[in-house]
Amino acid sequence: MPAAKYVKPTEGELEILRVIWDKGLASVRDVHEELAKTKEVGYTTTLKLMQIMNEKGLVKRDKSARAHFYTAVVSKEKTQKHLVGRMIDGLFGGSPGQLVMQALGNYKASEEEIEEIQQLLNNLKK
Amino acid sequence: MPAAKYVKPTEGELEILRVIWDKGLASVRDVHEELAKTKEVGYTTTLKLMQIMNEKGLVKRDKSARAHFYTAVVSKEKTQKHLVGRMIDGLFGGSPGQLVMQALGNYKASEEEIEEIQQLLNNLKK
DNA sequence: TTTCGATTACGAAAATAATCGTATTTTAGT
DNA sequence: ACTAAAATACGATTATTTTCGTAATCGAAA
Repeated sequence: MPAAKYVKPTEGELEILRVIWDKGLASVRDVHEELAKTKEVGYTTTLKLMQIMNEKGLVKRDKSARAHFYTAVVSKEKTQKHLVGRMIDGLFGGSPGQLVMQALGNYKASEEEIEEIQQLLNNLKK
Repeated sequence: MPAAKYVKPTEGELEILRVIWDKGLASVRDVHEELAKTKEVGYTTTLKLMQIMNEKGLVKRDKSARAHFYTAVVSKEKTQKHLVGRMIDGLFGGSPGQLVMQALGNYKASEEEIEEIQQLLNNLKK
C-alpha cells in the first residue's frame, strides 16, 4: 500500500469537493456554474484549482471526452472525519462531547436528527 | 455599536488564542514557550503574530509593564460557535445533526459527556 | 476543410499567511 | 551612568493559496 498520506484540502478546494461529492461526476463547467451561484469567480480560476486538486490527488479526471470529468478521490466521510478531528483537538481540548454540546446548543437540529442521535447515544452506552 | 465584524483567526492565530484562553493573561514569552513544546518556531515569529492579532482586534495588550501582556478579545465560545457554524454549513449541508453523528461516531466521548448530551437532547425535544 | 465557440494548458501576478533577522528600547543590577 | 539581558518594533523574505489573462487545442457545424 503506497503510504496514502492525507492531503488537507484548502478552503477553495473544499468548495469544489462539495460540488463534486454532490454530483458524483462533474465537469469544470458544472462546478464553476455551481460556485458562481454564490460568489464571483472566473472560469479559469475554477479550472486551475481543479487541475491542482488533480495533481494533489484529491480528485481524478477522465480525459477521454473533450470536457474532462472529475470525480473525488477523497471521500466526503473521510474528509469530514479529519476536519472534525482537527476541530476537536484544536478547539475543544480533545473532547468530542464539547463539540457536540456546542453544535446542538447553537444550531437547531430537526426532530428526526435528535431521535437519531439519541439512538446512537444509547448504543454507545452499552 | 461599532459594527463588531467577526475576524476569522488563521491557523497560527488560533494556536496562540488557545494558549491565551487557557492562561487568561499571557506574555509573548508565555505563549511562545507553550508553542515551542509542540513545534519549532522562533520567538519573534510568535511576537509578530501576536502583534498582528492585536492590530486585528483579536487580542488586546497591556503595555504598562516591560513585557506586554495579552488578553483575548474574542471569546473561546464565540470562536467555537463561528467555526462550528462554518463547518456545519460548509461540510454538513447545514445539518448540525450530521456533524454530531460524525463526531460521536468517530471519537469516543466519556460516559459523563454522553449523559450530558442526552440531557440536552431531552430539553431540546420539549 | 475551415471556422468558431468552448475547453484545457500554462504562467505569472495578487493576496494572504508565516517566518525570522536585525535594530531599537527598556530596565534591573552594578 | 553604564552594561547586559530581555523585550518590542520593523521590514523583508518565503511559502501558500487564489486569481485570471492569454495561448493552444479540440471538435461540431457549416
